[in-house]
Amino acid sequence: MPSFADYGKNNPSQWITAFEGTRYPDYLTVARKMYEAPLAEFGVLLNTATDSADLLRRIVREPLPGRIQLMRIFRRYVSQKTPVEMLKKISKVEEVVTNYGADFRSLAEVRLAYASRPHPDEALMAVMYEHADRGSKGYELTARFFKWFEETYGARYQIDGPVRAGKDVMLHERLPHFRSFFSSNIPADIYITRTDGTPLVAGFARYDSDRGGAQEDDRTGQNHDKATTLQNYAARAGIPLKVLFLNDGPGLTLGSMWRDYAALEAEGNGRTLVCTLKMLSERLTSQWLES
DNA sequence: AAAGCTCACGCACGTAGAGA
DNA sequence: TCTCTACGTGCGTGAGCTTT
Repeated sequence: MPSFADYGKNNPSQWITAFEGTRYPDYLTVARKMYEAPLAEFGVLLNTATDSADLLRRIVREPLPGRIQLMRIFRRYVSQKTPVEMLKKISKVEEVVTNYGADFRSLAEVRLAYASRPHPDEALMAVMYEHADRGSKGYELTARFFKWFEETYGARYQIDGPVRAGKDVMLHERLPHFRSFFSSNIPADIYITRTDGTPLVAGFARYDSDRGGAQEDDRTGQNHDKATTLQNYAARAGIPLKVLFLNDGPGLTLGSMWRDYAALEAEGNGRTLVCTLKMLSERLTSQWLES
């Protein structure tokens, strides 16, 4: 079977699946649907509030999910330095006012700023939309993997893990006697067993849109550690467990990523597999699963 | 039961510096 | 000058636990 390194020798981008979002300016239509109402609501609250701390208190009383968007607007108009996580905590409102209130822009200024904008404010909606699909590409990757696996091997093997959002599979809770060898906790995205429960594959999924090298450098070491630990475990416990790295996205072709993953796979001596979605049918074979 | 809240996930984007 | 490594900040969503 060709190695992951071999796939990289000739136009690696043909093995990549690129998940595209909506492009500019098309997404302005979508953004408008999402943010027009909260932006107008912000204007209403702006008129009724007595000062900018009061504005925040009023926002906090709004129901979800609109409240989150109002807070995002508040953050941009009034207080850039208040972390979103703090704004989300309703019980911490007074704390936020105490800690950050001195730097809130005054209500008069915010009103002027708000009034100076066209309504609806497409610029702000576009800025807000930039973050709307955070994380979704990673979820898309695992979702497609699970679908493929169920269709291909669903009758013969058991697969577990969060299909999109959700908790990872904690390997130390699943792998027999893992704790007697290692103290580390290893969360996995994919866990495949025979129907009798014999562990076959621990898998880790990751999608890289961009900045392959820059984002990956810290993880290369972590991936290496996970693979080594799991291979050691499998050998000691006498279990046919293997390691899968499901990686995809254009970022994979940037920098040293491909080489790093090729090296990771090579170190596994056949017991570590690095795959993109497009490689699955020829690489994630039943022969490998049972090896 | 509903609302509040925390946590896991991991993408987007910026600068600095070394080396080719 | 360009590429790559290294480091860092910003951010929203959904699951599911906790509190009311």
